[in-house]
Amino acid sequence: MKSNVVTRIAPSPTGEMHIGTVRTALFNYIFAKQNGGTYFVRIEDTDRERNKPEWVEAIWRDFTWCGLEPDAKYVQSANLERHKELLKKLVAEGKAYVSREPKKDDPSQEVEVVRLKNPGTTITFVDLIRGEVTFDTTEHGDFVIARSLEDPLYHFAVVADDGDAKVTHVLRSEEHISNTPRQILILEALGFKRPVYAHFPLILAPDRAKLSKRKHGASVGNYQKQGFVPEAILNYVALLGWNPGGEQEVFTLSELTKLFSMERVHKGGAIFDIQKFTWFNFEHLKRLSDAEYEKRLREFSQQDFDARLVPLIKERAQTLVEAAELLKEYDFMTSVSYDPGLLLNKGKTGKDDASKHLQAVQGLIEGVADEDFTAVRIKDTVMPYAEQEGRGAVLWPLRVALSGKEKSPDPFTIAALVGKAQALVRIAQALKSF
RNA sequence: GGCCCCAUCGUCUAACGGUUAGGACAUGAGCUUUUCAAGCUCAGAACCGGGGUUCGAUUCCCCGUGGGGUCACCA
Repeated sequence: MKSNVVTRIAPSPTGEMHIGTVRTALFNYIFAKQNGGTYFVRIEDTDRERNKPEWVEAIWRDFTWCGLEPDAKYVQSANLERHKELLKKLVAEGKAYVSREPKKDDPSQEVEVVRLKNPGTTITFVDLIRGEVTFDTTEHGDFVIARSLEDPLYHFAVVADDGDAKVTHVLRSEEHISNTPRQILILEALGFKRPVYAHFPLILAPDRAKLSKRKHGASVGNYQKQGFVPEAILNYVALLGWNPGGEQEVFTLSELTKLFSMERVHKGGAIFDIQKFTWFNFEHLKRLSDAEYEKRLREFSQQDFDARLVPLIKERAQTLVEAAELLKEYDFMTSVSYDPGLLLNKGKTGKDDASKHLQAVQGLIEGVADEDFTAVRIKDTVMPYAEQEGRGAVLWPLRVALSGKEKSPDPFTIAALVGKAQALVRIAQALKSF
């Protein structure tokens, strides 16, 4: 059953989607879902000079990528005719007037602007997060609501659109709290029903200033490039200014949708911590199935790889960028080449010892049945010998023989991965290089 | 500057008058398949200040201080 709850997120297309926009969108999405209502996206493109059409497409894409697909979406400029109609109505009713005055940034020119007749009242509105908030609106005077009868400004367009769309809950970030009384003034002149407001605390940069796309790279696209997954973005931003109270921190979107409550939203701003964000990313990456992980890594890295590498990479890469780097590093699936010095742990292990241990291990591995050639089995077979002779002395040359690398997963895992025959080939090859 | 909002470890936060102020990230130490990670164990780390209210304040009230937002013919 559909309720009458309608929420919306209204980003402006002045660049890539801000990470704060994602959080606001998420809360709007969740709030609508919890109340059986609808949530839509409206792109605020009324400033024709600053907005670029290519960003509009990018924003739609980001919403989809994040998993916050709206019930409806449109651009504000599509409603221009309706805005003009409403503007004229206001003037006709004497609630606004056209004024000829010198242009602000160029006083030599005279322009026509539309001003709202401000009754100069004190406005008190209910904010779901802060309670009652009161402003004296006299300081705004008869403020400008349109550049001309043909060209409405932001506050007017927002109110007109929200009114027409029957938005019941305006959930947005705190920077708009001071704008709210002006919008209420316009709304009352227009005769629309007042929505309920809620202003979320800001997401801050480490220097406590508003987190910015330009200065801090805080855009969805940027984090996507850095190898973050949408699950982690949603989870992390949700916890910036809100938390469900328990000690669990890793949540899926559907869990967040179940748990979210406006009462638990904070009032103070929260600093965006890339390290904790990265940890969330790691947690969500680990929770992906191997198949899903493989799919995403292929898409992200644009390179082919052996799918058997997935479990190894999954347990160490915190981002897809790191995963792609490991992919390049883990090239031991098909063949290896040795640096004899590395085989001897750069001289720390004696040649005779290394050779002796490798031969011993060779024999042990030969003894493991083909059908039993698992990492656990190999480990059980080799470890007693390694314990006896010294783990490092035995395991280091073995690992290098199998991987060809200074850094790699443990030797048993690699042996199991490449198979018995190949493992033995590599050990023999290493033996010959002494 | 006016107006508005806010204030617990470095960071995100729990606590809704009585707790050794809890958790997570990060940091440090140790253990582990002498590598790289992961994992595990442990450690250090906070109630902005001052007044009230109260038997008792991190918690409620006031003031101060600090931080932030906003004051466009941008959104």
